[in-house]
Amino acid sequence: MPEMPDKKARLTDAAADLIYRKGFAHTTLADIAAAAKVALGSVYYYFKSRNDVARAILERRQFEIEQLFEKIDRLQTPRERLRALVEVWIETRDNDARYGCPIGSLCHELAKGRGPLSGEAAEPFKMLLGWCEVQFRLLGKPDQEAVALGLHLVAALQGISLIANALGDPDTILAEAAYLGDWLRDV
Amino acid sequence: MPEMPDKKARLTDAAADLIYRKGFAHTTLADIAAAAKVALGSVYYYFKSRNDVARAILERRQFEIEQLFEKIDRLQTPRERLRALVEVWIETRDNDARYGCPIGSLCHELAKGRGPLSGEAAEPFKMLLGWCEVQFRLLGKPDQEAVALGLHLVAALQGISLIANALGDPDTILAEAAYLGDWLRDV
DNA sequence: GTCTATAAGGCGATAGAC
DNA sequence: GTCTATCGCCTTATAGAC
Repeated sequence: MPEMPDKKARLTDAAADLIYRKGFAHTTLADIAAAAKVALGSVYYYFKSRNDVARAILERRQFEIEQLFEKIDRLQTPRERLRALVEVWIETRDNDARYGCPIGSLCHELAKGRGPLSGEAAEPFKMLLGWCEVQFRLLGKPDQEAVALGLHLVAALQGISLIANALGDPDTILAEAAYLGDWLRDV
Repeated sequence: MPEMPDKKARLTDAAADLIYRKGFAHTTLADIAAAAKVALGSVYYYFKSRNDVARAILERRQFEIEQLFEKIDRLQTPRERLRALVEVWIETRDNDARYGCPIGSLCHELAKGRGPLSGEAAEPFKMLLGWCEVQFRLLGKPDQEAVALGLHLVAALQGISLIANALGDPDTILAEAAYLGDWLRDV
């Protein structure tokens, strides 16, 4: 992450955590300021507006995805890399069941209704889809099929996070991850 | 739907439509009252509170799902019935891309953060999952696998609605539906 | 039953002292 | 840069006339 004043970092940390757990709509600037131990008025020294806070978190999610890819891309084969992506969902299944997918829930909330942030909100999904597409192409799939397979994988991961969250049951993620693991073996 | 005073029906119609398009968080009681051409104060004659409106819409979605199953269940084979479910997503893809899945987006918003409505919010998903499970069992799948297959199908449909909405692109639904169609042929 | 008017509280955003 | 104080608006919910 680019250098950041300590206080801005604290605010962004607090905002990311609160918005993940309570949703953007139910997180107030006062909540964020209190959690970061900063006065309410000071928030506006670092952020132009409430939407600007959302933008900062969106950028953070993108950075986290880049970091993940950097790590996973060291694996030898595209199949191993795709498996590693599925394993991330297994590792985070308890949080996903409680609060939803950190990427999907935010994108969903900000894209809805074609608000002012809907453009940026799609970016994390585009990254995920683009990366998966590359892996499937490296597996020898023709262009169009690689897109379809990437779409299917990301949809499955996002959908199972949604279901797990609605049901409050992390085991559904375990079941779907097992399914996707088998699928990746044969695809 | 059970009998309902004309005015309550108008309010529920307006609320369902507005909440679908703008989300629950961004829909006010004044919006709903105006759209239904009812005075703001009158809303409280038919609904105890704002959350009570959400509950009514949740019940309506459940009713719509029941109606859909009633219609689809007339098809001869479980495979045809599962295909018919996927076709619903094809038919509604333009609206899904604009506003998200009417079931998924509402459940997501109400389940998030374990709010007071998270219990009821899971119900539509349970109906979808239960029905799919039955179809796969009728296809001869053992119990545990039938659950996993239902989970996979519903996750794929919910996930692709989410992606289509974030990207604003109904064609992603078309692509995933084609994939699921092939999958249902072979499964 | 249906309306208007308003109470009560919360929130984003700004002003201005230090 | 950081704070406290507050403005102005919006929203849920209620009171009370008709």
